[in-house]
Amino acid sequence: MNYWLLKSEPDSFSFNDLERALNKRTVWDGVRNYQARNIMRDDMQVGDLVFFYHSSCPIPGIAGICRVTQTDIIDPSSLDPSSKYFDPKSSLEKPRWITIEVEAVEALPKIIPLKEMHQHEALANMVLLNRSRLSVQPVRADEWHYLLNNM
DNA sequence: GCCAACGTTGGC
DNA sequence: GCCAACGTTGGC
Repeated sequence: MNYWLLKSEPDSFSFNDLERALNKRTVWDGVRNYQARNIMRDDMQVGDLVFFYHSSCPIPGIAGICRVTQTDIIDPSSLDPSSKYFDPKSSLEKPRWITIEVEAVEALPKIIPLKEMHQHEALANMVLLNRSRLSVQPVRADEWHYLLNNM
């Protein structure tokens, strides 16, 4: 089993929104970055655990934990002409944007702020702290457990 | 609102 | 295939 981190702007979709969604699940649509897509398409598996990260907000940080419940989903927004994520180069026959579904597992007792993560040497190699713009990214097992047990 | 980092586009 | 121009992300 592997660990990941997904970013979302809480103004558009927060961890709390996921907990209130039908079955506490959502299709992770709207990602339009090839590296992020490749991770979802090629590397993420049902059962993998995922940190839900809040970006572009007053306290950027990890808000909760979710789980991958489905893979190999054609991003519905890419085929929807009325969506701002519509991609005319994508089609049902040759889909370009493949994504996953996640379900909320639990909120963290307290958000782990990015600011605090910067202060821990054990997290210094996290993708989040080094490749700040990637919105779907791997988390190492030692980093995952450190975050849950030491912060 | 600024701006650094970095991904994408398109002319050549 | 290079690279300048441009657009987006996201912390501050």
